Amino acid sequence: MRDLIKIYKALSDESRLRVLNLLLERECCVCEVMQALEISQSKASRMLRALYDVGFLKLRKDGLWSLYSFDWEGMDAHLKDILEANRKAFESNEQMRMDRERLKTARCEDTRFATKISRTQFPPKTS
Amino acid sequence: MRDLIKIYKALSDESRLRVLNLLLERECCVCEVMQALEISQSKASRMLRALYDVGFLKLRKDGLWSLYSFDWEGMDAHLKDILEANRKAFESNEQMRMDRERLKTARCEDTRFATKISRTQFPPKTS
DNA sequence: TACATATATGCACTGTTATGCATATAATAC
DNA sequence: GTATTATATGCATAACAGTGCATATATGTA
Repeated sequence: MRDLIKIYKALSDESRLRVLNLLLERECCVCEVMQALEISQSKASRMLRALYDVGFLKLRKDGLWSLYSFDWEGMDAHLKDILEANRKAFESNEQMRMDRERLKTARCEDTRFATKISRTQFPPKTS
Repeated sequence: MRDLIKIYKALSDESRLRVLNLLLERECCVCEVMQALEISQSKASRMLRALYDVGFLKLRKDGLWSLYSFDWEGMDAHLKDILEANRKAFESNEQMRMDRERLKTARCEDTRFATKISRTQFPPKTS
C-alpha cells in the first residue's frame, strides 16, 4: 500500500519516465543518462536512485561507474506490468525517441581513460 | 506522455487509492465516500473530481447527488490494467477492507428526504 | 603520497500539491 | 418567493517534491 504509493510517485515525473525509457534500451551509467537526457549530474544520479529505491532497478559497480539496469528477476509482477504498459507509450513519443537516439552516442565526457583501459570497462556496455 | 504523468500523479495519493477501492465495490455519491473514508466533504469531492479528470470515472447526476463510478467503456486499456493490478493489493489491505465495510452502512447524514422519496433516488444504489 | 574522475548527497530555494474553512452553485421542498 | 441539502470551488496555508550548487565519498592513476 505504502509501497504502491511510492511506486506511483516515482512514475509521476517526466524525467524519471525518460530514464526508464533509456534503460529499456540497455544498462546505463549515470553520465550516459546525464548526457542523453541533457540534465545535470546530480539530477541524473537522483533519478536513478529513486527508481532503484522503489525496486525497478539494480545497481552494479564497476570501477568508478555505477551501472543501473532493470532488475527483471527481483521485480514483482505488478512493476513488470506497469513497465510493459509504458513501453508502448514511450515508443510513439518524440521526446523519448530523441533520448534513445542521443543515448547511442553518449560517452563519458573525459576520454582520457578510454584510450588506456579496455572497452569492457569504458564506456560501460550492456550487461 | 503528459497524460501518463497525470495518471500516475492521481494514483500517488493514499486517499485517492482508497476512493478507487470503494468504487470497485459500486457507484458512490460524494457523501458516501466522505463517510466511508471519514474525510471532509470538500476533500471527498476533490478526490473524485481528480480521478474523473484523468479518465477513471464517469459522473451521473441524479437530483442533488453526483454519482461517480468507473467508466469501464470509456477507459483506455492501460488504465484498466493498472486498476486490475491494484485490485489485488487492495483486497489484502486492512485499511481498504475497513473502508469497504463502512461503505456498506454509509448513508447521507440527513434522512429527511429518505422517508419521502424513493429508494432509487436515496440513498444512491449501484449503477 | 597527491591528483583526477564518477557518483552521491547536504543545503537552500522554488514550485507544486493537499487540505480546511468559508462560501458559491444547483436542485429540491414548501 | 425562502429554506434546505449535496456538491463544487476560491483562498490561505502548510507540507512536500524537484533541482542547482557546492562538496563529500570512493575509486583509480601516476
